[in-house]
Amino acid sequence: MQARARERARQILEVTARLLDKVGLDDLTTILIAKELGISVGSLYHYFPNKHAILYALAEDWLASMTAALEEVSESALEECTLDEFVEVLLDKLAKVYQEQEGVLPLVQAMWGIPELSEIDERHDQLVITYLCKMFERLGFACPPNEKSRIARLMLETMHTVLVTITQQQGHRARRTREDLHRMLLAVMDARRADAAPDGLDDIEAP
Amino acid sequence: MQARARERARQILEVTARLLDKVGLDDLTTILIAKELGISVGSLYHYFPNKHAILYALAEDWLASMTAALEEVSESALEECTLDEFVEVLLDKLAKVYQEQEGVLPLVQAMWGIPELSEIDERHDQLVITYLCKMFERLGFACPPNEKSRIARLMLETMHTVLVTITQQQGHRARRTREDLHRMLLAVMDARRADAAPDGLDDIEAP
DNA sequence: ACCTGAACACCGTTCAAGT
DNA sequence: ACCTGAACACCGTTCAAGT
Repeated sequence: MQARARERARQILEVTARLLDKVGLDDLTTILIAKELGISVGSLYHYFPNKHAILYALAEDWLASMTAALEEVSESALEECTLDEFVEVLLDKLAKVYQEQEGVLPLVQAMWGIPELSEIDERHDQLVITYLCKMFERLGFACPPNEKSRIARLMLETMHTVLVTITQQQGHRARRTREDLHRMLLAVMDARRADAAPDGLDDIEAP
Repeated sequence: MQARARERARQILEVTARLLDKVGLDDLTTILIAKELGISVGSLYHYFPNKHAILYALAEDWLASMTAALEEVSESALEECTLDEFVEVLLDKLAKVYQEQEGVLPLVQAMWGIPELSEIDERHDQLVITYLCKMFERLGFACPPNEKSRIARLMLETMHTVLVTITQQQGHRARRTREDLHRMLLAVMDARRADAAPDGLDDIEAP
């Protein structure tokens, strides 16, 4: 049955996520995954064409939940929103996604290390950047499109790094780091609302 | 001769750095390194005990040049320095290190992915944090030690992420992203000089 | 249809034998 | 002292044979 097959695929992803968290990317072998599930290696390849495909599927899930969080943010009334409130909502939604993902660290590591995965990572980044740019517009940003996307990427990468850091901190420390992240993002965004930058086209410069 | 041996070791590191930049971490094999140098695999193991040791040595070089840059920063007259000037000098020195390192990206990836390397990475982070904390003091920061080191780590990680981004950007884009990084760091530091935070001990809370 | 596990290719590492 | 390359262990992947 198709239903059984999908159930097995789900089990494989679940076990892989757990093992990833437990043993790390380097020691995650197909044999280990199969053994943990009580099936043979060959059987594993019945559901996924190769090891990377399993990690690929995990990464897709993770990126999808990130997109969902952004979708939620963009549903709030940004037009009548201070930058401060915007950052608050944004960090709230994204922090939850990072907090809930099992083994974020090795997964992120896999996304950087394996070419197939960095490909979807890059595609996903583009998606997030597009989302953020649209929101910037609704927030009344006064800067050219390529500047908006540059800032979006900068914010994306900063949020990523610091949110990963936060998942490794506790209590007060975590809370303060989050406040600092808030400050950093605000500093970048504030600069772009103040300057109605008159330099829209000088990006054409370099190939 | 010892001199010959050291020369060979240097050659191996040089070739590995170039190959790392060219083919990436995944496709970097010991056979490839040996072939590129015109020696046999066995000979390679005469100079380094294993593949990780080669990457380890590369990482050490890179981290050493980072430390050297920080040493230079701490030689300037921080006591009579605005935060703005401090950030300017700091980013100037560090940006050069990132710009000059061949294959920063795969090297960083290796440092995250390989346990031995993440160990020196962590040791190095601690060193940088210590440096930064000392400088914070000279800059007149008013917050408890554990807060200083938390902020140092935050800054370290933010600088790392954004400086890597900058090495992949060009001209105006790179310059603007650097200005934004400047703003972000300033925002975090400013907050700590203003508040003479009265909450020094509440980190004891969680295990 | 789903599963098995021996077999193959490939890579890191070793070591007996060479100069 | 330094080098060689066949040999070994291990892991990802395949496939002929089973239920």
